[in-house]
Amino acid sequence: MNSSQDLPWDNPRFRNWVAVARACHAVERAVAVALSPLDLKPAQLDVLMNLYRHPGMSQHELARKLLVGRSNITMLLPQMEKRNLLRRDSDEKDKRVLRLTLTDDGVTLLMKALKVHTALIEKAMSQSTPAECDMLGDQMRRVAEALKCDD
Amino acid sequence: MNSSQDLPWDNPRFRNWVAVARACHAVERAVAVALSPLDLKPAQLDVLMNLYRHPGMSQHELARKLLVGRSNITMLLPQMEKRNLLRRDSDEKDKRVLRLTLTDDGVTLLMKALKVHTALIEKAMSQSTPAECDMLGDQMRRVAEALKCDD
DNA sequence: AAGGTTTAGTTCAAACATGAACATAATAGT
DNA sequence: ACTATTATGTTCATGTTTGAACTAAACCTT
Repeated sequence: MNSSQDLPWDNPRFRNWVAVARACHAVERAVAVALSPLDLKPAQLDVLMNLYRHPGMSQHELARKLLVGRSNITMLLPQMEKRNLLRRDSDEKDKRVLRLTLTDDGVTLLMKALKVHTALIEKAMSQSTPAECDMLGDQMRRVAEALKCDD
Repeated sequence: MNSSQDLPWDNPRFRNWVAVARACHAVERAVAVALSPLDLKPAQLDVLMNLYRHPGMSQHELARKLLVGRSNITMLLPQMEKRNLLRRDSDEKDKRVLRLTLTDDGVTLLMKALKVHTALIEKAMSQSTPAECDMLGDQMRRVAEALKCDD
């Protein structure tokens, strides 16, 4: 079944996926470096971005959006709250949930971070035409679907 | 410069890159789950794959290939050596370096893991035509280049 | 040959992510 | 109304990753 002529390295899909994984890793690295002058970790930027777009989220909703465990959020938010980047207000109707919103400082920092981050993505993707870029996005969304649904 | 109409979410390159990152994350997750019955972590599979293709590598070369720190390798290999997956023989000509080679057990486990891993990649990429898939790989290699060279 | 410099690998402490067990609040079933 | 179940968030123990300091070997440079 997996004879010596049938190794994954000769498989186009495999080879091309390796390129995806490598590029992704490289970008993540570069983002982390570019963000460090702002004293912001990639995970924290993800939090800011999601809260900007969805103010009033609960921690649980945020965790699911970010594809991380709830405990991760619990560890992450208090530092950001202390830096006055966001507020955690307990919900009146359901005293279990904490409603998350960005402060003005949080929005300001987010905007600075987005400039850096976007510039990096622009540089990384500058070699592709808009059409190629859209095809790329479509393919990747299909990949995510293919793994999410059936399992 | 970053007016409210100019947010990254309206930027095609940005939106499409988010899809890449998400898909990558999803695949990594799925690989980790699929590999767990073999008691193998993704990082360990990367080691096996690289040593299979480049027998006799040093730890430093391996670390650079995997884009991780040298200390990471130091922490990783002794367990794998104890499981008899690989050997670390000190080089005769340069007593600083350890030459790494897979054992037969290592090759056997690698083959099993590759079957699992390849099946997953096949599933993830099954929605793309070979031509799309090759374009994808080309774009991603260009991305990696764009970030590697200038900085 | 003696000195400093570079390189390979290790050690260690700190940061980070993860999952299980827990506490508390809400909800459903009877 | 009362119990059982579910859901949110926290705590804690574990494993991973990382970078800086360190040792030892090899390489220059004169």
